[in-house]
Amino acid sequence: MSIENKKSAKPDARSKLLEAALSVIRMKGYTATTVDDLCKAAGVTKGAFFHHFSSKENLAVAAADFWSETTGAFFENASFHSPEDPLDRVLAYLDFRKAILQGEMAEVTCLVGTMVQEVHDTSPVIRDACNRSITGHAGTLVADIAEAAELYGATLPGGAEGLALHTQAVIQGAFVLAKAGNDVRLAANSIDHLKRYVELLFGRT
Amino acid sequence: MSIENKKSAKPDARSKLLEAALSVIRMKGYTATTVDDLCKAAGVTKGAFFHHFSSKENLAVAAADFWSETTGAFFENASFHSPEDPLDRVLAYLDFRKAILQGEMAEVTCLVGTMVQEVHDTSPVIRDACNRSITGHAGTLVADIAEAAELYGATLPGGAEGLALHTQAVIQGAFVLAKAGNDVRLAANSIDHLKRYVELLFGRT
DNA sequence: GACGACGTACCGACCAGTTGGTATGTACTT
DNA sequence: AAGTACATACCAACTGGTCGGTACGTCGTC
Repeated sequence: MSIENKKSAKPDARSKLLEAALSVIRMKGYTATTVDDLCKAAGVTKGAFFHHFSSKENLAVAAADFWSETTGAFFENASFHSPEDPLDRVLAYLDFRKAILQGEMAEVTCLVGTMVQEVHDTSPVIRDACNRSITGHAGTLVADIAEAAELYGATLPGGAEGLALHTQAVIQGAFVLAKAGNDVRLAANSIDHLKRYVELLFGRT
Repeated sequence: MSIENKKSAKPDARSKLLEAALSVIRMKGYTATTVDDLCKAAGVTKGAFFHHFSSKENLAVAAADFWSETTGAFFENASFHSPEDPLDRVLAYLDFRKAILQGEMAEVTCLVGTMVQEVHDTSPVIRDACNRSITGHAGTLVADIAEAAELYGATLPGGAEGLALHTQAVIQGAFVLAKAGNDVRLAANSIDHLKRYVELLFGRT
């Protein structure tokens, strides 16, 4: 305690619940995850849960936002931003997405992609939170794609945004097939094809 | 009734429940769909439900198999098989997938893709049923893709199977983004990119 | 009259959310 | 410096309703 900063760095009930939500919901899905499940995983009581979140739905929205933050920081600090050539950065991003396809399914797949399929017409607030997360992450790719398009003189059908969203669709779809086949590595197939597509689009051999 | 054939053509409780499962589960997801929901949608009682299906999980497996049958027949009778050129058939398939992106979200999206994300590590039997459905549908594309690869002298990274599975991954991912953005037409973006990829792979302008 | 195809009524377990409380800090008053 | 008032963070026990599944009765057909 002694010298404690104003925010964060303290594993309080709220952040423990959010961490728990990421792993438990990714494993069991949103609906199948009970509030008690989350409390047990976080090591807190139900009272603490409803002190910090007004409802289970409210926690899901917070979890999606938390997911955006943590993954945002993760990708921001990753190494694929270093190449000078913007196209190389895009391809390095895809290599990175492929490289992190290791470990348990729940550690690899996407929280918001899983949730939004379940709740897309039962909970608009969760759906919107998931949409913000996906489009937000896609947005981090737009600048590099647009720069590469200009540099290589490539005309993109749906613009840089369209291609950025497509990369996310492919990755989400890769997770669906990986889950169906119960093997994380199955997702690599589609990322390989996506990389090939980008190379062909921009005229790389 | 009078002259009734041995199978089908009679809207009995079992098939009404399967039909109901397709629409209700696609809307609400598997876990959020209750047995009572299905009974109400099918217009039957709970007794009828458990007469035909030993459990909710058992119904989900049957629904996934039923989904394979109905979609299998739907695509088999579709018009995209007519072109002589196998590549044209593949591209016509993609055009067809794009053309049917109309109407309500639940009428457009994929039952097994939705279910498998939810239950992939809570119900192996449902997961396997979903996997059979997806890989089975992908299998119907392999022959055309392989034929096109030979005809156009294209070498496919992961073989014809790999590309066939990739098409399904893209379509599944397109549904995820469409649900997130709450607009069926958002799925068209990725199908456009996928078609472009296939054209580039096989050397079409 | 036996059997398959349902319907009705019900059960125990579980689930989201509530209630009422305790412990600790903090700001304001005197 | 001490006391008062209030807010925050959390806990344990409980509640009303829901869920998957069961028990058993009934109807129609062979």
